[in-house]
Order: sequence, then structure tokens, then C-alpha cells
Amino acid sequence: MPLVLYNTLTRRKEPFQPVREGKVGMYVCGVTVYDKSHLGHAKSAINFDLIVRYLRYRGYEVNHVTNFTDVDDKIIQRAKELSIDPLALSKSMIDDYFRSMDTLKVGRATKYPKATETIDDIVGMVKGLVDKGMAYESNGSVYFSVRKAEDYGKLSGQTLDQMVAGARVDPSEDKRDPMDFAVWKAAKPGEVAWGSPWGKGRPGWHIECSAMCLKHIGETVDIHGGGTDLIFPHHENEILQSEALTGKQFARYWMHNGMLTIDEEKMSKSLKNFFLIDEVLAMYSPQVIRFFVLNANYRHPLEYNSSSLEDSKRALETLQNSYDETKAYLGRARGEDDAEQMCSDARSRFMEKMDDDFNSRDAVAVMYDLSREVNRLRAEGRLSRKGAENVIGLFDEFNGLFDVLVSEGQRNIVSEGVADLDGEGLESLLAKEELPDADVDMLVRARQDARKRKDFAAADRIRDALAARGIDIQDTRDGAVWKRK
RNA sequence: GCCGGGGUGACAGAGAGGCCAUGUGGCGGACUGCAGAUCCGCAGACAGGAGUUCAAAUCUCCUUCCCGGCCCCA
Repeated sequence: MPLVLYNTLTRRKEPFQPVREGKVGMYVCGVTVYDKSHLGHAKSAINFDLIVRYLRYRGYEVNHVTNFTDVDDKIIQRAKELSIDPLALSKSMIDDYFRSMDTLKVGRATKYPKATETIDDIVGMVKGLVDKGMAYESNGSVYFSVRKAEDYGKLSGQTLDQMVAGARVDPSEDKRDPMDFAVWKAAKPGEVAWGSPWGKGRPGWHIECSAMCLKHIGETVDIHGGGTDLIFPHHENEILQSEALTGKQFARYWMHNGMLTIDEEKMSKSLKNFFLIDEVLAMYSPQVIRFFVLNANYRHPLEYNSSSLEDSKRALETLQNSYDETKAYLGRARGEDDAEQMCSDARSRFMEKMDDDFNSRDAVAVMYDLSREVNRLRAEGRLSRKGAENVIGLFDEFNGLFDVLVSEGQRNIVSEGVADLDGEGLESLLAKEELPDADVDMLVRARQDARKRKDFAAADRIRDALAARGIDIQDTRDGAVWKRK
């Protein structure tokens, strides 16, 4: 069964066939680091990280490159406002990006090249374009000549004449055609700049990605990704300049993630409707945020509102409970069912969904099915210890891709036996601020005793006291199970 | 204006010709001292209008509304 993915270039799903068997060169456009990252950037990173993880799960060797645009107009302007060095600003924002993404469990790319570290390659590329007559120098800047390019609009479906008609292009520059774009920008006095055959300057935005693809992956990348907002003009221009230079197809598959929206509008800095990753992490766990993102198709816009993470949190609890309960069940397994068939069915359905353009939403639905089935087997006492191990193993396997379940730190503890505690001991435990596990265990047992005596007031008092410290008790057929929330 | 993508139950969101999405929430039942968790069941949907087809949420056409892009942007 082949892996199929949606290719923006052809606007349809296609079987995935990399240039070199078993190997994938993947380039994903990264961020321009002039400010801290927001939830929309997190969506993009999580979406593409899942794609990388799944490709590896499928056995591909993936070379994943994501860049940092660490010098551009916005960075220079912001640095000026803050009276700091622009490269110091971008450096600190890159640190922030890594901090956020690490917390969100976004896997690291193979390489994170920066524009400022690729200047030589960029200059070489610009030179090559000028030599070929595809680009021209004008007042220290170099522009790509769009009229000379064949098949303009390959990716976006735009034609040049349409563009010029409705465009808000700036005609005041030194361009021969208003649609020409800068591949090298002449520096204004005092700006950060690098030497070049055309004088001091810095790279145009689009050229750095072309140069990095060429340098770190090759003339043809298998998968080129980014947000839908980059399709035009960024990716269109990357294709033009790269193919003009190499004569080879630049990217086989173009994948674009849908925007995160608020009130159906794109989350963005300019609309001031964004939430920083840090702000959201202060309220919700990385797992909840990941689940929110992965519980939807990467390609479509995803609506964020005040309740969306709360909903995700609740929905995820169902899966986490099933996982935790199955682990807790290991110690008291009774039953015959090894769940072999159930697990292999679930795995193949899961892969079938992921093979279909990384349909994580449907893959999540498979996890819910698995969880319901295992819950039933446990409740009916039909699951064997081996069966529980199989299911836990499968949850772990899925979680290796999604990373939405917490495997440690959230233990379910069954408390059995009678509490060795007198009234005074009980009161002193109830008064404690911090309760180590042994104390919790003692209180849970005391509550069990009280329930047996039908002293429900005392039992509820203990439950309330534990709840106030974030400890949750559940009475089950097999005794009381508690966990820290 | 032009180029893309969409409008699915209370909400979030899959699906792309025939079969169930799924989750949260709601309702009913089981279990329970209560609660929670869990299980079983129920309700509720495909923007509007034509057409193609034995069969359409899924294909075609029209209308309408929304979003993204056309300066920067994941």
C-alpha cells in the first residue's frame, strides 16, 4: 500500500516516490526571527514534525532541513527600535524558538541553516543567474527577470499579466518589470551587509531557500513544505530562480499546512490576534497543544478559540485514562485475551490513515477505537497480562509519532489494605500541605475503611482534602485507584 | 479584480458516489453510598438551486457566503 500525499503543484494526491529509493530530502521553510513564535508557528512545526516522524516510521531515511531567516527588513527595523544589533536580535529569537519547540516536543530537524551562514552560496547563485542573463544588476541590487522565466505561475496558477493588473506592486524601485523581485538587496548606509560583486548588500528573501536547498539537499528536493501563505510569491519565486539556474525540477512534492485561525481569520502579528507559544504553555500542557493540532488535517485551516484547548484537554484525557488504566491493570491482569488481532487491526488501520496524506485526524479516531476496545476487555476481565502489554506497546508505538500521551509521571496507584491510622494521625495527615505518596496511600486506605463503615461523611472529607491537593480518587471494582493530576 | 481553498450535527473536525466517522457536549441505561472513570444505547449534518446516476455530503453547472494569496508572513 503506497504512501500518498497531496501535492500543491498538481493539486491532487499522488503516490510518494522520492528521487533516491528509501531516502527523503525535505526542506521546510522556517521562520523569520524578528519576534517570539506564536501558536501558528507551532502548528506548522508540529504538522511537519509528524510528517518527518511518520516517514521515518515507514522506514525512510529523512534529511530534514529547516531554515532561519535571520536577516531581513523586519529584523533590521525591530533591532533599530530596540537599539540592539540585528544579528543579536535574531540570535535571541532563535534561542526562543528552540526553547518553545523543544517544550512542545517538536523533533529537531537534521539541519537548521541560517541565511547569514549561507551568504557565499547565495552570492554564487546570484552570480550564476546574472551570468545566464536571468537576473540583472541595478543600483547595487540584483533582480530576477520574471519575463525571462518559462512557465511562470506553475505553483500558484497566477499569470504575470493577471498579477500586474491587480497588484499593489511598488514601481518606484529600480526594476525593469514591476514583478521582478530582488535576489540581492543593496545595503543602505549603516545596515548589516556582506560584500558582493555588486557592492555591499544582503540576500533577497526567496533566494536563501533556493541556496539552502541546493547546498544541503541537492538540485531536486523530494518534499518542500511551508505554510499556505508562502505559496505565492515565495515558493513560486523559489521555483523560478532555482530552475532557471539548474535546469532541473526544484521540488517534486509541495506540501502546505493550513493556517491557524481565530474567528476564521489567520493568526498573525499584523492582525494582533496571536497567542505566543509561551502564553499558551502557561495554561496547557505540550500534549494538549499537540493533540489540538494533530486532531485535524494539516492541510486545512484550524480554528482556535477560547474553548478549543479546553476541549482538547478533555478529549485527550479519555486516551490518557485508557493508557494509564491499562498500565495499572498489568499488576492484576486476569483473562485470556492477548489482543493480538485487535492490535494488528488497529495498527493497519492507523497506517492506512497515515498513508493517506498523513490523515492524523482519522488516525486519532483509530486510537479512540483501540481505547474503547481495551477498556471493555479490562472491564470484563478478559484481557491477559500479555494482552495488556500488547496494547500498551501499541499505544507507545502510536505515541512515538504523536507524542500526546504522558508515559511517566502520571501513575495510577491502587491502594489496598487497612489504614494503620488513628483519629489523630488522620487529622495530622489531612492538615499537611504536601503529601508524599505514602501519605496519600494511607489516606486513601483510611477512606476505604470509612466507606466500609458506611461513614460517608468521613470518606468524602478525605476525598475532598485530596482533591484540593490535585489528587484524584476513583473507586473501581478492584479497589480505589488514585493519581496526581 | 485575479489565483487557490472552503461552507458537514450544539461545537471541533474527518470522509470525496452505495456502508459507522471520531471526539467534546446533550439525553437514556448499566455500574456506584455519592462522585468520577468506564461500558451500552439514543438524538442530531452535509450552504441554496438545478443536473448526471439505479444510488450524491461526495461528480457537473449556477447562485451565495467565508477564508488564504496578490507588500511582509508558518
